[in-house]
Amino acid sequence: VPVVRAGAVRETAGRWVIEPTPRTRRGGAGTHRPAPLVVPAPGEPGTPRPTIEDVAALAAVSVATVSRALRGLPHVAPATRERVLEAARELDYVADPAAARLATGRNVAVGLVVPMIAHWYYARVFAGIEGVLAAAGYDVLLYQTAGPSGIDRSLDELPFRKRVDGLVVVDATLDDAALDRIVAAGVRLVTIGVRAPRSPSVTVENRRAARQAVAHLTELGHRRIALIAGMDEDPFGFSTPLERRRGYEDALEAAGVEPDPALVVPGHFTYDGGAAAMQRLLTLSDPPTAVFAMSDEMAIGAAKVLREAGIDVPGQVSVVGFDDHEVAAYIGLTTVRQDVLWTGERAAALLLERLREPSASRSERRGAAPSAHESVPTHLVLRSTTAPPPVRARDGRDR
Amino acid sequence: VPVVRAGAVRETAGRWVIEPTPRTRRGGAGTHRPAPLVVPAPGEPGTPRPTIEDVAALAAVSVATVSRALRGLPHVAPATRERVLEAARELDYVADPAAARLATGRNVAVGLVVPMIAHWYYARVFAGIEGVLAAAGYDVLLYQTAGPSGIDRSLDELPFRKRVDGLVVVDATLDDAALDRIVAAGVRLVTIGVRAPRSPSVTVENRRAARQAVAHLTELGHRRIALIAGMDEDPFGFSTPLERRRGYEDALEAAGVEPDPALVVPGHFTYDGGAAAMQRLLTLSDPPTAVFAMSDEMAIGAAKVLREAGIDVPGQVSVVGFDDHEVAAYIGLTTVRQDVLWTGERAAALLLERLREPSASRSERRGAAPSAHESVPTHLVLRSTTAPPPVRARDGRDR
DNA sequence: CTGAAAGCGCTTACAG
DNA sequence: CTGAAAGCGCTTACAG
Repeated sequence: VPVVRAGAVRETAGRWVIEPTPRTRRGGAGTHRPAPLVVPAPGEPGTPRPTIEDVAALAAVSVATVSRALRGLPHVAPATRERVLEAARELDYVADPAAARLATGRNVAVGLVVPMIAHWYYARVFAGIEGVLAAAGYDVLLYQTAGPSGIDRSLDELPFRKRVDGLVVVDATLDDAALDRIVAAGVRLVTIGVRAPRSPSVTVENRRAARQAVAHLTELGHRRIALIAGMDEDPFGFSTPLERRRGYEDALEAAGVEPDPALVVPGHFTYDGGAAAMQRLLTLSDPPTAVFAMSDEMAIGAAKVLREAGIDVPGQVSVVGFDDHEVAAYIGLTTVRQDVLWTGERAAALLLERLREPSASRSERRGAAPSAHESVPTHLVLRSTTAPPPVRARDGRDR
Repeated sequence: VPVVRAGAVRETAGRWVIEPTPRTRRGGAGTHRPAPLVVPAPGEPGTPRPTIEDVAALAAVSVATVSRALRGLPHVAPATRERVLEAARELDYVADPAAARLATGRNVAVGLVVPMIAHWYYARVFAGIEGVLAAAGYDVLLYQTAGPSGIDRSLDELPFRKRVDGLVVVDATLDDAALDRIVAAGVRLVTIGVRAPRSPSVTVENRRAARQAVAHLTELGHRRIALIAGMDEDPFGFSTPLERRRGYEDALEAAGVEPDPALVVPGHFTYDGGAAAMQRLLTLSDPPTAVFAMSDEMAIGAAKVLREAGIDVPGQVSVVGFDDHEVAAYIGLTTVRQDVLWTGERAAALLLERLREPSASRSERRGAAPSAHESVPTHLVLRSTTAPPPVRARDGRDR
């Protein structure tokens, strides 16, 4: 029996069989389980469209003049330009980007690589990037490395080669060889949430932000402060969780609190992961009086578990999140606000700069490339999920 | 003083000035107000990459043979094919899609048009679409019609012409002329949430789902049931809100309840809109005992207002949402679950079918094109925000 | 200011 | 099974 990975497409006798992505069961009712799709493999091109020759003929000029006129280049007589514009308008002409790309080598397109676009954070980053790049005339292609099907694709497998002039890579697994290949191919690179050796990057002030959030808890009197983190370990230099953990440790140290590894649990940046993490924390013989989660989703999941366990928030346990997700305000979650849209916009701006640079041959080969590392500021937003620990917890540890 | 629209890009002396998108104020602390970006206008292409000629030279065959071998076409001797593959591997060769496009007319790319990708629903739809299309070898370009800057772009302004073979348009403003132009250009079209005359579409069972949700409330005994809808009116045939409203009216009628226009208020599918709508409903002399919101975000916003007003949910007012957003489970929201990922996957499958069809000239010009309209099923998920109305409200109307 | 022509890197009949 | 050559629709020196 052949094993077909969910979400995969396989071709059989000229037809494509597309396995549906399995759905997580959530909530009460059963989940709709879709049947596999069977569709024909793709086919032929569309209807012919007017070309630059048609415009040239109609305007009674050469194609060279049309090209110049349409792109606003100098050395075109105003009357001629007007005639060309008129002809192009009449024919509803638009230049073929593929032909332009072939002639110039420029795609006027950039790629965005994220783990999964359905996630709140990545969707917002994308929105910010697309806004700026679209305004600058660029097309934006999206590549998910962790599709909903759970299949991870590495940067190397992504088919962006020759498709894009630049790439914004968010929180991706980056190895030096892959990066070198990308840069060698002339693709400009900007990263978010990770740092690449010779490319600009944008990150939020993770360490400072986390320190501030946890300091808020120590100032309230908490000593048993849990951290709901990302993965158990991250071998790929996705630095965000590491930095937030350092900030957490900074704050504990500043308050003279000995870190307890049992209080640090993975939450995988999901609602369910946050809930599971909280479950685990509640089984400890000496459970925390406060929890700092590295994302609002995880904090919401944790808060739900606390509520269901009949534990008062913030009376018995305080909760702090990270992001300032829209929902945070609605459930009164104390959290660290970061401007994700702005993160995307900054990355797009850095990429536009990078696209402007001459050829990679000069500065980059010499290793003299300017690599701007930008830090986006954050704010601690105090709401109603944090308060001093219960009295008994403050006296001894026999809560 | 020149007025610069936020989010806009203007060029001055070869540099681009990018105005930051204004941020909505939410929550407690102040909002970070970013300064405008100033970046150089974009520049030159990348480093040369190996071409098909290089591969041909290394494998000692013609470029025609390389082309055939690499694409798995027949009429290539096994030994030759192996040599070509080896050469391509050695050179790390990848064919230039632009050149291929020019020669074949096919882009092997599709566009996705959504109002704003940062929204939960659209991000998920995109994830579903990208998953299937990427597996089928297509690139996916994203176009936002309502960027975060609030500037609306119509389908006509979008630069997808000649860039893509197909288009998935979600909830967009569609006029017939624009559609005809798209189809005439040979771009295959599939819509989600709206229906176009001669193109396949995917929608959820909006009417039935809404009827079911509201029937749940009437069965509990509610008579004063409010509807938090989308816009005040929608001139563009974005049919989802209309159908959900019809389902609402169906349920009222089935229960013998006279509809009250004062109970129908716009919520714009946002948290804040839902909150504002609830505020407004509370000012009514005869406020509702139950609220059906067309999205979970709006329901969450409404629930927040109720909580802050000291009104018990579901003791005094019941709330039902739509979507089954991840957060819904965490706040115990009764809602209508729809499988958004599947919606995207179905649309992608329909588009792949459409891309397979011969030329538009035949079937479509004759108006005989098959236009599959698919309906994705939904489930009512009962949680803890619905209950019978308070006793006094059931007796008379003097709550 | 304008045009003729080469060239970008592929694919595809057409021969052999 | 393989190759020579035309052609896809642009852009860009180079002349004039």
